[in-house]
Amino acid sequence: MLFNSLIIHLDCRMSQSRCKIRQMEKNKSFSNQEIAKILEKVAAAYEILDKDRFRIAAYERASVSIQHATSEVKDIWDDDKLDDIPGIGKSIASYLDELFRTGKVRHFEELFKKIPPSVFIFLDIPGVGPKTAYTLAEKLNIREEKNAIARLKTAAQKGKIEEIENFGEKSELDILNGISVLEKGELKTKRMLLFYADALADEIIDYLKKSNEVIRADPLGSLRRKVATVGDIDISVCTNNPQKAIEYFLNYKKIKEVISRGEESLVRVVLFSGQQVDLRFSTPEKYGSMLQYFTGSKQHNILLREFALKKDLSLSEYGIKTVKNLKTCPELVEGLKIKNFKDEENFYNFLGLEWIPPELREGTEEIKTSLNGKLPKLIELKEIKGDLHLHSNFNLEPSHDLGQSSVGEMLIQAGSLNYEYLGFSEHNPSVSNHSEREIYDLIMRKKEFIEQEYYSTKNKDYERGIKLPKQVLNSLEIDIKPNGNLAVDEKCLNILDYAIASVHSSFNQKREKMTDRVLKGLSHPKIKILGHPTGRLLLEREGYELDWDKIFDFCLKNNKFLEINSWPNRLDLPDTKVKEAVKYGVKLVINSDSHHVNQMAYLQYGVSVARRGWAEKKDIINSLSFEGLSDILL
DNA sequence: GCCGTTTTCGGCCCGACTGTTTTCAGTCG
Ligand SMILES: Nc1nc2c(ncn2[C@H]2C[C@H](O)[C@@H](COP(=O)(O)OP(=O)(O)OP(=O)(O)O)O2)c(=O)[nH]1
Ligand SMILES: [Mg+2]
Ligand SMILES: [Mg+2]
Ligand SMILES: [Zn+2]
Repeated sequence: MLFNSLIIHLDCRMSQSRCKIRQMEKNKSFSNQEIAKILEKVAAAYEILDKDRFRIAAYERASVSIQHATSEVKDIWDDDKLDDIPGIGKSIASYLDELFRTGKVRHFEELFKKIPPSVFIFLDIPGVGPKTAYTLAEKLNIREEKNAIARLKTAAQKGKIEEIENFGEKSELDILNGISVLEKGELKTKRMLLFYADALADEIIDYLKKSNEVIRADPLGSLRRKVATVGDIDISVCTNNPQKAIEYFLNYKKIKEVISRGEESLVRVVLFSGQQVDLRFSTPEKYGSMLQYFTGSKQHNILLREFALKKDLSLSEYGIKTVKNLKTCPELVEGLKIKNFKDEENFYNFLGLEWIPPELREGTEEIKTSLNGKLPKLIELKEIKGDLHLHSNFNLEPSHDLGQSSVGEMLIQAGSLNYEYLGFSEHNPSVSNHSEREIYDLIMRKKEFIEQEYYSTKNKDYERGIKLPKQVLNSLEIDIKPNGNLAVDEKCLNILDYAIASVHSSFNQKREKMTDRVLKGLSHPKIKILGHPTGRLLLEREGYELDWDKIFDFCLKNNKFLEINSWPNRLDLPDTKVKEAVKYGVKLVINSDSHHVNQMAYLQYGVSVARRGWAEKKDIINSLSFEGLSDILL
């Protein structure tokens, strides 16, 4: 039920904003995704040419690193800080410099001349890597990009592929299947919202737990790290009888196709709904190392394994062993070939590290920080004392969407969440349809309505036993107009306890203009919070550009707070920006932006974003008691 | 090609599975 209400809501939001996408794509020379793609192509080309595997890995790492970069690489280049990006050194930095200055990299162009363009198209087919792609292009003489996939498909249908050396009937079929997956857009690269993936994983885990063979089953990979979007569903299964557990899982009715199946370790399937599911099986005595491995991230694992190697230890999902029979670790040399770990904490401790929360395992500086015993004590959901961004169904006649639940319903829900305070911040009345006087009246009526509702809800007999929040705040989410003006006037602002300002239009303004607009919008003393600060919609559109140094600086000096909006397709401020804000000392507020009581619990996703941004209790203002909060908010 | 509170040279994670192979390369996680 939770699920449906959100999906319906997402749908209606998406249709509203779809027309904006095209406008947003313009005016950038090279996006991070485009640069990442180029580096990926370089890695593939080197692989085909049998170059040094470490150089290939370096390009792959650089590519991933840019995909995850906190800012536009172009801006980082402008600031002369390319070297700060992990995995980017002197050499790649100079190539990127050339790219931004001239629009191309001669060295790469030369390299690509050696590879038929069709190869890079074939790489999109699952199961087809650089070597296979190159062989196909050469042997079938399909070199052009144009119609490459269609021509490959025809060749396969004619049985031309199995004639190639080292190919056969099965690999030909695999390629045809791969093409069909590609055509249907069911690729792993097509990611899903964390919220959606959670629900999917829960269903599978419920099914698994019904088996007597299954002791535990856990969502891992990006799901456990709480990444905003998730590529596939990774689940580990703890069992004493892997064979039986595998058999049991294969009876799950939503499986469309088994891609890979091992004896007792792994099953990989595709569901009818198109998502890939990876299961790893492990026994209780070594389940800890499986949790560690399968949680990732890949880069975290690599760095952790390199860290261990310096101590002559080798890590895997099976445990820890010595590289040589060295005396560095007596425990391992004495008869034991590999040391088992029931839980993860001991696995990290054995390496001399504090246990690292999954949200931090992105291969940045978490290992070093853990080694120094300096890991942050991350904010937790139970520390959240209130929600400051809710849309009730009180009709303020806005031009954006109305909430679906009443003030009373939301108050009761807030009580059951143990909140101390709640802030109602509906969209402002539409400017085009109302006079200033009408806008004022509407806002005034809402203020009175909230107060009445609060007391009447409190007094209702059937609500006895439910503890309502102690404080209800009257707020608004106010549009920042393209010129930076607010959509309500001074008089209205003065009725409010505090207000949120958000950008809901003209997303394609240039960085400087947008920054000025936002700062102007924030400048009124009643405006305390910048709502969904980047305006991104996950899987749909990038956010607008802002000069973050200016924004952070302004917030710090003027007592303004950046929202972490928990709405599942926003998660905005994004985790990487949260990390920067925290470092800067800017305080944040985690809000649900609920339009329905069922959505109030989604605030947990905002908490996950905060945690991924290394935020502690002190960084989050709605972890304060009301007294503390009122000092800075009211 | 990247990287460095014991290194600016000499290291670089480790394993499952598949198909086509008589012993393993390629792809993926
Ligand atoms: N050691 C090691 N572990 C890996 C590697 N690739 C993947 N893993 C581990 C860590 C990953 O988090 C986990 C699951 O792999 P996935 O490809 O599903 O990645 P992840 O779930 O992190 O991201 P995703 O949202 O699926 O794209 O497996 C690798 O190359 N080496
Ligand atoms: Mg995954
Ligand atoms: Mg996976
Ligand atoms: Zn909004």
